[in-house]
Amino acid sequence: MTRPPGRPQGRAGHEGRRTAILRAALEVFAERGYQGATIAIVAERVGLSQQGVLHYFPNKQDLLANVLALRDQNDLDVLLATAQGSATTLDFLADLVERNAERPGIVQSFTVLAAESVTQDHPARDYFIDRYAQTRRMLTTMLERELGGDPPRGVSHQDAATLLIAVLDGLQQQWLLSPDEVDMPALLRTFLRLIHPEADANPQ
Amino acid sequence: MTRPPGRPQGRAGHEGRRTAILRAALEVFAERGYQGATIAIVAERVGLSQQGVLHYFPNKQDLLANVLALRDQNDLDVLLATAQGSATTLDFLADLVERNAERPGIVQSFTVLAAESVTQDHPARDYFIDRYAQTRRMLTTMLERELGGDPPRGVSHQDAATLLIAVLDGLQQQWLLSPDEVDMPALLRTFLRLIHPEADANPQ
DNA sequence: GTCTATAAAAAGATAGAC
DNA sequence: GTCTATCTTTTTATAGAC
Repeated sequence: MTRPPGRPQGRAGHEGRRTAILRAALEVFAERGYQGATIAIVAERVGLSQQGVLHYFPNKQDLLANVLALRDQNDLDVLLATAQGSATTLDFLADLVERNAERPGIVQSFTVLAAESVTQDHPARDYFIDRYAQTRRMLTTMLERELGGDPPRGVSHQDAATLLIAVLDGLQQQWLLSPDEVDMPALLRTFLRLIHPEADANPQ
Repeated sequence: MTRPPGRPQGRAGHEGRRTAILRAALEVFAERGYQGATIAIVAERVGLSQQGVLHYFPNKQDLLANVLALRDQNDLDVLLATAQGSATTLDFLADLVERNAERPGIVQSFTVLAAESVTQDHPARDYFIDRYAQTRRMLTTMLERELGGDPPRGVSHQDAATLLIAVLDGLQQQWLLSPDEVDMPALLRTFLRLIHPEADANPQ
């Protein structure tokens, strides 16, 4: 029962708790948005009182900020794992959406928080502005490297990147409301064929 | 001061007030979302007390329902007015986005409420499910009539419609956060060229 | 039709015991 | 580290005066 020197049990327990709280918070934000979420509901999910949660995160905004940071961390992991098995950038995107179609909670948290962030004084506004700008830059670079000098169908790489993100977001919105009517992965592949017909992303 | 029989002054005033309240409510929902909006803020905008508003709409949900109904009414007006001057369906869409780029408030109300509607028990959930389904059907029909039997670039008319709506929504999200970086009308035209290269929507 | 007063509930946050 | 108790504010909604 004595704590090993290099990694004190208290710390590990502390960090574990924090992560558990953040995971629960992401879930609750997905279900109810940031405004609709309450600290008490998050607390209940992890078996704590409201004040138990406030011990780890001083207030609701701080909780959201840390949820978004964790999301970035997870996204990076998923991105790298997915990129491993994908031959091309377009394949990678198709795989990513395939994966997302199995994680409605994650998708919903993103969709709801991103849209909410455009409202007045929303605490995640700057986060999403930066995140979209960064994603546009990253995808632009990936498309440039992949598709070489000539833009696909006369569409600049940057415009293709912006449109790609728009399609991803927009399909998620429709899919969340009508999962049976909107085949998100198939529709993304259709769009990918539009911007680059030759290198078809192989379905499954 | 006696009321004319056919159209009592009280009625007219009553309806005018209602409309003024609904317009203010749409504004507030755009700025803060449904959850973040309060009846008191809406009341302030129209120079009434909170209870003044509740005299016209019994509760917050009813207010939202009527805002959405008004939106449908306005949309129909704008749609018809825009369709007048547009030669083709794709032209019409380009014009519509051009118009929307001048009305950030309207766009924001739609984006925020639509995303919020995917959350648990949201009062506008069914409205948006129906609305998206209806819009998909309408656009599909328009594309079929317009582009004839052969689907554009091998993409079915229905898939093209779904993707079109996705692009519209997704571009709005990015444009609302970074209006200077995202040229929404130009990007929509680029997408329209992708699905139908021959009939280019003329810029401006 | 509009207001004041007020009830009733919800939610964020602090203080302090254990 | 976690809880109970409590404060404070906000917000929806009702009751009733004018």
